[in-house]
Amino acid sequence: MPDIKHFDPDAALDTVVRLFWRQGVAMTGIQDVVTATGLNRSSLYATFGGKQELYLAALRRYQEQWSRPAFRGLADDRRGLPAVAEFFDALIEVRCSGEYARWGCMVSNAQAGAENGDAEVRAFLHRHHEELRDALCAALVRAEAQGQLAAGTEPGVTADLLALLAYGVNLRSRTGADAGSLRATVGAALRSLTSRTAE
Amino acid sequence: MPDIKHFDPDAALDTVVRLFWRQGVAMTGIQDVVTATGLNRSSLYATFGGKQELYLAALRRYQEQWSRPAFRGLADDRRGLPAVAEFFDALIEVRCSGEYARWGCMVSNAQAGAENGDAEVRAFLHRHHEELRDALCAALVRAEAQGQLAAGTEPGVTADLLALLAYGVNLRSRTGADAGSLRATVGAALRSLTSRTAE
DNA sequence: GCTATCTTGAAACGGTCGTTCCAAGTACCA
DNA sequence: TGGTACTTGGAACGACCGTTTCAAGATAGC
Repeated sequence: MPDIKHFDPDAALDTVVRLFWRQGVAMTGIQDVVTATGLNRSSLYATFGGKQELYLAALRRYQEQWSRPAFRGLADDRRGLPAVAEFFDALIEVRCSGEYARWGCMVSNAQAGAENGDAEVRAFLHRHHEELRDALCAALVRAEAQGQLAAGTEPGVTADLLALLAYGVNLRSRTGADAGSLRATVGAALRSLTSRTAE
Repeated sequence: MPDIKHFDPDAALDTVVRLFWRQGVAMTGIQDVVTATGLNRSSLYATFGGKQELYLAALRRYQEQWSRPAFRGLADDRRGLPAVAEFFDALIEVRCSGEYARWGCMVSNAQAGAENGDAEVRAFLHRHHEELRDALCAALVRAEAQGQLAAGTEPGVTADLLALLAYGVNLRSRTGADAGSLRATVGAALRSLTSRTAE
């Protein structure tokens, strides 16, 4: 017998993701959320709970919508190093041009912010890092099997290295690093992993 | 004929650096500053100006006290790659243990936060990045001259690469990455730059 | 169409934000 | 020692924070 929602929670959450992504959680007030989504405080709190829960929901949505597809594409690609190169190309493209240019990565931003004080946020960040690392590792294992890696290049530790590199790209892109420079840097990194005989 | 300050502005600024470094500017209120430094609002505003100016002063102080010495040590070291390795070792040490463990880097944190909206902050971040890059480049040029680098490894682009890596270390350390894992990752990166014949 | 149950709008909550103001205090110079 | 330029303590400012509350509105089953 109840009334039903007069709005689409998913669309609202997408709007919230953009807010937190661009401005960070500390600089985004509930009033900003109310204004951007068009719905009022009652509906907000009834649907998502308080600000911290809303932020966590936004983080998870960001992961589902942005990280996970990229990770899956990387892990499922059978080409080895070219898959890694394509992953970074797409990353730099999103970070430096289009609607989300200079927004950085919402997850990387969360790592630097004080929002990582929350235990649930920290757990999320830990899981997210592992997923990135695992996807990179899967691609690197394939690269190794195809003889694309220089001798002594272990997929595991190299995946960690490339993950750190991705974080660096995310950070620098938010400050306005240009795509060309980032591409050159990532290209040099991948080349340094390459087996010379395979070139 | 005036009265003189009843406190040490330098010591107060050091305390403020710690606050902004650990909690970020958005999560740190003026009340926190007042409590931590022990001085009152009047003295604060008379000495440093408003919050944004205080934050900028803290950023510059952090750079002078932490970044610059490390950069100078790196750029002045004549050993080449060992200097780079030592730079990263010291970085990881500070980031993962002691008083500042899990605080990350105040400058890297600023890159991710919304505080980079301010034009002066952005200019500061740009300069800081160039100083890091230049110091790394100087060490890499020496490494190249001594035949420590693999063929085709350009000091310039490699400096960019290692700078991104340092940002990654800063970010991950704030979330609680352990020193051993970071050291292994950085070690692998440096090994991938090494000329095989020099080993 | 009545009622039960949820949603919605809007006002209001206490608290904290960054900042300002002013009276009282204090050290230097004449 | 008096005057003066500055510092200091502390109250107060309006604005905004995240959150709660509640009456009015809306829907589905009876």
